[in-house]
Amino acid sequence: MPADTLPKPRKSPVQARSAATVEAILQAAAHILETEGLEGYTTNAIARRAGVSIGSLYQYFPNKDSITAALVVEDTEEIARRMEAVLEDYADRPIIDSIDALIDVSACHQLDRPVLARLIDLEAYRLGTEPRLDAAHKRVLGVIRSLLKRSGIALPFDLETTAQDAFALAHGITDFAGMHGETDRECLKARIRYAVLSYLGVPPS
Amino acid sequence: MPADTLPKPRKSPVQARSAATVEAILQAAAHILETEGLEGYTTNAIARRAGVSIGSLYQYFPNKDSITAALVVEDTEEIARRMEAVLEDYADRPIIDSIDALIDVSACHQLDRPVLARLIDLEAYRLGTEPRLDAAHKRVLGVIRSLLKRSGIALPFDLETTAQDAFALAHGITDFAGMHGETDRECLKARIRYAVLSYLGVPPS
DNA sequence: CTTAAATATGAGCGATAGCTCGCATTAAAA
DNA sequence: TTTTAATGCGAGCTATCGCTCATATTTAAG
Repeated sequence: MPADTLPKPRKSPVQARSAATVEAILQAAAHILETEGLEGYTTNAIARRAGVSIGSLYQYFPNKDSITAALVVEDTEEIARRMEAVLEDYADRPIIDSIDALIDVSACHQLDRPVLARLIDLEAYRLGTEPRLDAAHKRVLGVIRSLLKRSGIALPFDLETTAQDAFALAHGITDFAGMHGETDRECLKARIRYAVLSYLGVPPS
Repeated sequence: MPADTLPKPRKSPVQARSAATVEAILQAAAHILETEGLEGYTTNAIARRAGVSIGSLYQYFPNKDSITAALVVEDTEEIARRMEAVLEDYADRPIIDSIDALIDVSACHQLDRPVLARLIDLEAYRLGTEPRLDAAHKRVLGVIRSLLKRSGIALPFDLETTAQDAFALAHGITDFAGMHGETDRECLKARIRYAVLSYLGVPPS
């Protein structure tokens, strides 16, 4: 009865060069996933792209899924980090500025690499519940909840639901646009802004 | 220089039993995709589940992608059909009723089989431009455009953009909810309704 | 009934995936 | 310098994938 959780890495990098190897592998994995899709996303392809032997790859990742998991966690934690930074940096500025900044973080991340973002979302689901990933997701929604609470806006539903739906609707608009090749970020951000503010009952200025 | 398009089926079913075989294969494919994900989605698994030999499968589908393509097209065309039916059946009733009915069609479809719906979306993108699929997608957005035009509502952006974003934001909310195991359809539809009506500047009643 | 077309079968082929393992190389420790 | 640990390597194993093809069975046509 093997554990259902992801195995731990064989080794943790202790020297500088192995840390670089791990980083190269993750970057290569993202690149392959983005350009070749799930079909071309093979461990051999990742190792080749990273300029590393397949043996080295398996010294730091016990299996293929663990590479994907690392990718997903890194990505999500970066978003969480950036959103939390907005929450802090904009603490004493008008709420509307914070909302704009959050939209900027979210939309830019997703528009930068739309295909990758979508596949990462999918893999995150497939890999199931992983503590670090769950935590990062909670942080993202937590930022939105904090902002909504602080704003004093009269919410259409309970805090949790409103935060979720506001995030999801923005995500939906961005995803559709990104997957259809839209590149005009300012235009898109204006549309998301309009949708979010309408949803929150704040007259878009 | 082989064609970049999907190959045509080897044979078209002419007798009743072969039509049943094709149907069984498509149903099995949907079931495998839904329950096993892309990893378990193999032609042998599909054939086994369909109660059909692997040889029979390849008599009607030239390759694996053609099965997926058929699945995607069937699914999308069904949505388009249902939405067009709403447009027609509700022609002389208040706009708000049509909107509700469209939300019902879209949300129910996606909530019925959330995982399948998501994977079908993904595969639709991977399979690229396919005439029948593009047409079906255009029909879906066309329904929304017609409705918006007929409604006389003052739109926040141009017709095309507004239709797209309204669809995408509803889709985003449903997707998030569906992937997180929400099952209360009425609650969800109310939330989508609120988001869409807010977006359109119609005071939600 | 005979014949031909349509349909069904599944062992197995070639390709490739994930991954191992014995060994070479490099860097740090003694 | 010598020793030991860390890192890197890649041929190749096993499993499984998509798919073919020679053959058997069922149905419709004559």
